This record gives sequence, structure tokens and C-alpha cells, in this order.
Amino acid sequence: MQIKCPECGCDRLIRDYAASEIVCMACGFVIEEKIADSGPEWRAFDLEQRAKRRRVGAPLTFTIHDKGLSTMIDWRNKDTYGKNLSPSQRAQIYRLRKWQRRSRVSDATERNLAFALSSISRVCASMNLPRNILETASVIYRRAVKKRLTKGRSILSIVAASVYMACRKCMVARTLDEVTYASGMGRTEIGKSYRFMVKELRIFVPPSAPSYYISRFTNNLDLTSGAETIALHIMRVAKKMRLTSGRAPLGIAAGAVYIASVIISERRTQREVAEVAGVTEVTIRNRYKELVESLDFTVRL
DNA sequence: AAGACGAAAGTGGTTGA
DNA sequence: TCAACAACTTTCGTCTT
Repeated sequence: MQIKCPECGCDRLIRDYAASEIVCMACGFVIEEKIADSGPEWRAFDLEQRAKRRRVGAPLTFTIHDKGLSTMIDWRNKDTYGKNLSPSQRAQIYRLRKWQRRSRVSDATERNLAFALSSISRVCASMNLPRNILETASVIYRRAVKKRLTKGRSILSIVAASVYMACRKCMVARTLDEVTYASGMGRTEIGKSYRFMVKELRIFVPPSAPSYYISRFTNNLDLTSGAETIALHIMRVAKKMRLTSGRAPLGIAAGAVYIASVIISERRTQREVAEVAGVTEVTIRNRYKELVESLDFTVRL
């Protein structure tokens, strides 16, 4: 059965067994799917067979500037046994190194790409993001470079925007503030780059629904799972009543979580909820007042 | 004493001429 | 490009538990 990309509908997918996921070659969407087979495809009965049948090479990845296909040539003039090379071998290695230098990271674009991709890895690592986000962000960045969107913008702001966009695309709830913190860039600048990229790359980004944040908030507040259920229910009803339009998703999610904590009598202070949600108490108060007013339930305080 | 509440002024981003 | 605007924040005084 042929799998199609849910994003663009094409079937140009590559499998990355190491990360057990499938990446769309056309739009870069990383399909989160567990691929069963990550080992050799043949059984090996002895060492010789094992050596013959083992598949070689690291999996293709977008996170290294040359997709991991390069060969590294050591700078030392030693062979694998640590012996010095003969003069003729040395001359050969010298020529190889020269051409490798020229062909790989010699021009500025490649160097920038290498720098950007390592930055993406760093940001993702410090945010504890799963690998598919890293891959998606890398693909987004490559596309941005290809369309020359990096002109006049700092590489790091595009990097941060790519990571943020990857989170949104893969429905991983991370706020712009968290990306701002991890990347060390200005919030506004990242936001600008992000909006610019959404427009220019025509990448479909699902609108961030408040419900994505709820499980994170309830977890961070050490609430039992009942709170999450109730908060999600509140969100559903609120959405039906068109209470969510025009409001910041974060504020609504925070309000819903606050109400839920009160309902299941595991009350958290507005201050605590505000802390994990990254909004102020005032915003929580406003949202929660609106929610309580319009939703037809009573909150016993 | 801590938390909740609300008014008022300030801030950053969007929109529309 | 600029002003109006909505949403949100900051600050602070007051009330409630």
C-alpha cells in the first residue's frame, strides 16, 4: 500500500529508520509513524554473512548541511593504524582534502547552512523537542534559504522561526516565548520572521488551538487527569459558543485550566496558573470570568 | 498574610486608509 | 506610513478568606 503525504498528497516519501518516521520530500512534512523494521533485513548466521548483509551508511537526515552524505578526511597524516603515510600518499590526501574543502563548506551559503542547522539542533535540544521537530525545522529552514528569505534577516531569527513553525506544524504546543528563551533572540524579531515565512513559503500551519496547551498546563501544575478532561470540555463548549475567536489561545487555555482546578477542588492560585501559561493573572481573571458567565455552569469557590 | 479582584495607564502588534 | 484599535500587561489599591 502506498502511503501519501497528508500535507501535500504526493507520494515522494523517504523513510528514516533510525528515527522511525517518514519524511515527505516535497513539502518536508514529517509523518509520525512507527516503522517496525529498523534492523538488518536478513538473518545472519555467522560473522561473514552478517558483514555482507548488514546495510551500511547512516540514515539520510536533513539536519546536517549535506544531509549526512559527506566523508570526513582526517587532518592528521596517519593511516587507520596510526602509522605515518608515505610522501606520495600524503600528497594524495592533501589533494583530496583540498577538493573536499572546495566542494563542501567552501562557499558562504554552505557555511551558513551548516551553522544554521547546528543552531536548530541546539535550540531543539535545549527545548527537549522530539526528533521529528528537528527534522521538520531543518526542512523548513532549507526551503527558506532556497527562496532567499534569509536576505536581510539574521540567520538565528530564521532558525528560531523555523523551530517555532515546526512545533506548530507538528502540533507540539510550544509558545513563542519558549522558543525566544531557547534561542536567545528577540521575541518580536522571531515573530516577524515567522509571519514572513508563513506568507512566503505558503506552508499550511494549523491555527494553534487552546486545547494543545491544556495537557501541558495540567501536567506542570501537578493536577490529576480529571482536570485535563474538564478543561478540554470547557474548551469544546467555549468554542461552540464562539468565545474563542479573537482571544489569545494561551489565555483561554489558562482560564479553562484554572476553572478545572477549582471544579475538581485541586485549586491552584491564579498566580500559579499564570506562571506556567506565561500570561498574567489579570488575563486569567478576564477569561475565566467570561467563561463562567457564558457557560452554563456554576463554580463553587 | 496571601490570594483574588478590578481600575487605569502602558505596551506591542494588527488593520485600514 | 500613520493613527486607531483590540488584546494583553503592569501597577496598585481594596476586598476576601
